[in-house]
Amino acid sequence: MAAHPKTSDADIIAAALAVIEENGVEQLSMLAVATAVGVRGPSLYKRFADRAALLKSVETHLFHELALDLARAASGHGEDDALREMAFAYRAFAKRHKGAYALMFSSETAGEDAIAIRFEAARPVLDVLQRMLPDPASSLRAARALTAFCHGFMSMDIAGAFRLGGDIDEAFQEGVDLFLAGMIARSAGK
Amino acid sequence: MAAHPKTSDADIIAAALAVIEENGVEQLSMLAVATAVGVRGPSLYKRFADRAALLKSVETHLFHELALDLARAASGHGEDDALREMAFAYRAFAKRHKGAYALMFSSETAGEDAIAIRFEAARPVLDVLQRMLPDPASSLRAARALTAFCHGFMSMDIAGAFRLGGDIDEAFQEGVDLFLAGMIARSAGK
DNA sequence: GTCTATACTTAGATAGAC
DNA sequence: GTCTATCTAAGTATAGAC
Repeated sequence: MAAHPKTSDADIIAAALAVIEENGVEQLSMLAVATAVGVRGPSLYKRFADRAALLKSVETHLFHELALDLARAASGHGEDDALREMAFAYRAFAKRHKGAYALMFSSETAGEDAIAIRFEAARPVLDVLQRMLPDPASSLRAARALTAFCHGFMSMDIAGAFRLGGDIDEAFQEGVDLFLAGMIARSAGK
Repeated sequence: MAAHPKTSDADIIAAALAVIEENGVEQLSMLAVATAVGVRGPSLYKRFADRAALLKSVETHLFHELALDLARAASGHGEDDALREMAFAYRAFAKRHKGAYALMFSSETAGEDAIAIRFEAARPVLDVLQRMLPDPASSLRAARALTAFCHGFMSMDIAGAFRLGGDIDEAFQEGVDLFLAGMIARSAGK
């Protein structure tokens, strides 16, 4: 950042996120972001190599935010409650990012750091489950089940796939409770 | 279909599906579909009003196939096993349509018939759960939980989000079992 | 129903001045 | 670092002949 910085990487990422949130990922053009941030199109290429690089930065930003939300939600709670709180925090996060949420699971970005960033977000959940289930393999399986439910539910919720009436918040809560009840029942049975 | 039909609606839908399966939805162009089906680009517009109409037809086709798969998987099994079989059939369906699967939850299509087609696919699951849980509200919640898990798991699987090792098939099975164990535990506890 | 030809739009990306 | 100007490519969709 040498000469006359009219904007910053963080501003651009925030603007890109706002554009995605409003119009969806496929509507994200470099021009739209530039305009939103108060700069001409070509200027963005001094900071981000191309559209893909910008998208990747947005995705990383989102995973960091999620990791923070989850860690915060878990802290200060017992194991069961920590899982519940993280699930609700996840739901809140997805609702806050209706437009951009799909980007996080679109596999548009690969590479080593994509793995690391996902692991950072998954860590708080794994930590709690590893305290509940001593076997690392079974805690990993449980984490995958809970994560899959939360992601799937919010993905469907955002897509408007729940159209048969009923209370959606209650359905989410019930799903989390079913998962927890199943965990308790199965670890007792063994 | 009057003059010299070189192709058919069904052929075009199949070709479009193949293109999506190979390159993703965003890479689906009318030209690519036309070429794949052995026809020039503009000819498609005699059969499908525009790209959106074609995409919608592909989506409808997929939901029909899924509905059939699920109904077939459930038939001839007891309630628990029917749920298990449907979950595995769902997994197989998603694996068979790695590229196009995301389209079904992209909310690109709205409207009355989109609701109906989703309901048709959800019906076999709801049927079984309504036999297990007499209260319609709780069977709807249970269906949403199971569906969310299956969808979320496969969405993550296809996106390559499971990168911490371990057996993915076992993880899926474990998720279904957790769900069933939770259902039994909770209905016994009441 | 299919064709050729083409108009139109949009967006990614670069060159070179300041 | 930002600008103006511009190139390039791709893709949607239509017009009109056969």
